[in-house]
Amino acid sequence: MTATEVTQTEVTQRSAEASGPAPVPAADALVESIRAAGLKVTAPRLAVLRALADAPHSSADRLFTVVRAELPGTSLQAVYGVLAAFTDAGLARKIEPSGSAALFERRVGDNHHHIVCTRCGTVRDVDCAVGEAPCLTPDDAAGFAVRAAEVTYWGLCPACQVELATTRTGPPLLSNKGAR
Amino acid sequence: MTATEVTQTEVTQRSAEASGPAPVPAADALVESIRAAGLKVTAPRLAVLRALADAPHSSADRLFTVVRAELPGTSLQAVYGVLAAFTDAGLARKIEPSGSAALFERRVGDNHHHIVCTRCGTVRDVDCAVGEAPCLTPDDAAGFAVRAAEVTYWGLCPACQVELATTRTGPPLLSNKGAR
DNA sequence: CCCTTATTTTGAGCAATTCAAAATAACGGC
DNA sequence: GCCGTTATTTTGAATTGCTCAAAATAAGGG
Repeated sequence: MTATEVTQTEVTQRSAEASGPAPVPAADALVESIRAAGLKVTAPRLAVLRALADAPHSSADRLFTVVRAELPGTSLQAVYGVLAAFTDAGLARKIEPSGSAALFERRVGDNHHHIVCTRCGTVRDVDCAVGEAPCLTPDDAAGFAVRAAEVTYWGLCPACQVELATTRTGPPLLSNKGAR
Repeated sequence: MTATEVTQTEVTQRSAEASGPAPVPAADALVESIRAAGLKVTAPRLAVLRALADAPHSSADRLFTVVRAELPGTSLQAVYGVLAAFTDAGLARKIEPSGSAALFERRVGDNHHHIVCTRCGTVRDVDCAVGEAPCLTPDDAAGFAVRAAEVTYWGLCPACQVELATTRTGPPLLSNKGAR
């Protein structure tokens, strides 16, 4: 077997043989972050983390598809398990926009928000609008001890704006977001 | 049959016989609001609307339970249907806090937000923190045309703060909301 | 009072996620 | 470098929350 292959049992050794141009970008860094989180380094975890690095805001199902291409034996439940371990360990964050499956991202530890395209479902990060944590402090919290605030913006992504302006091709793909 | 009974077929007549102390508070007002929304007035709709008036932030299932007590023949699907009609007609609003079933409320037409207790799940209304629509305007929307913003606060309700301070009775009932 | 059309009932069906037991692999120590 | 302990993954199934569709029924205008 060549140096570019990674089997289930030797995945943890890769960091020891780092030499020449890395076949997989930053593999060691990914391994390290998993280990740093106090988790065992496994092939499925590495694959999920890499997929998440490539495509933030992915659903469990999407990650499953990507991971499968590289690691055919992986089960969907494994992906769910990995994601649960990651979110527990603070390696990943789970977001749950209304009306769609949960999405995951590696960007953790800062308080950023998301904007979701009501037509195609695309998600982008949005830094907290008003400085530090503005929307985090409601005037009247009714006696609640506020721990976190979550903001979701809904709108049209640039691409969908163009498409809608151009073609008269029916209504939004995602509806039910007509909030004012 | 007495004047306090409401059958499926004569529910629409009640507004005509309003006299003396109303057995059901504001029944006529509820009927009127349904009709004003362009919907036919039916017993299930009236019951759901009343239940929603009594207990805002109720799930479909909870409403179903309440409605059933008064209208035993009602099906869960009917409740879903009523709620869909209400939200479409602008009579009700649907909110979907991460990790729980959708909740409904009658308060529509203003942009208010919600605070959810991470321990017991209680929901309270929160007026928009910064005046008109502050959190609604992200600095950088990445080219998106923002149509709406949704804010959810997470924290501990007064009761749960007390309980946690008093008894050392284990961890939160709802977890996974450890966002910072 | 009847007719048309909206609503509800009845009965399935589905997607996303979770649960549980058995098999397997990671990794610290010997 | 091999072993045992413990975490992880596989395998298989169940659950929750919600939607779909056809047939039965009721609201409200004429």
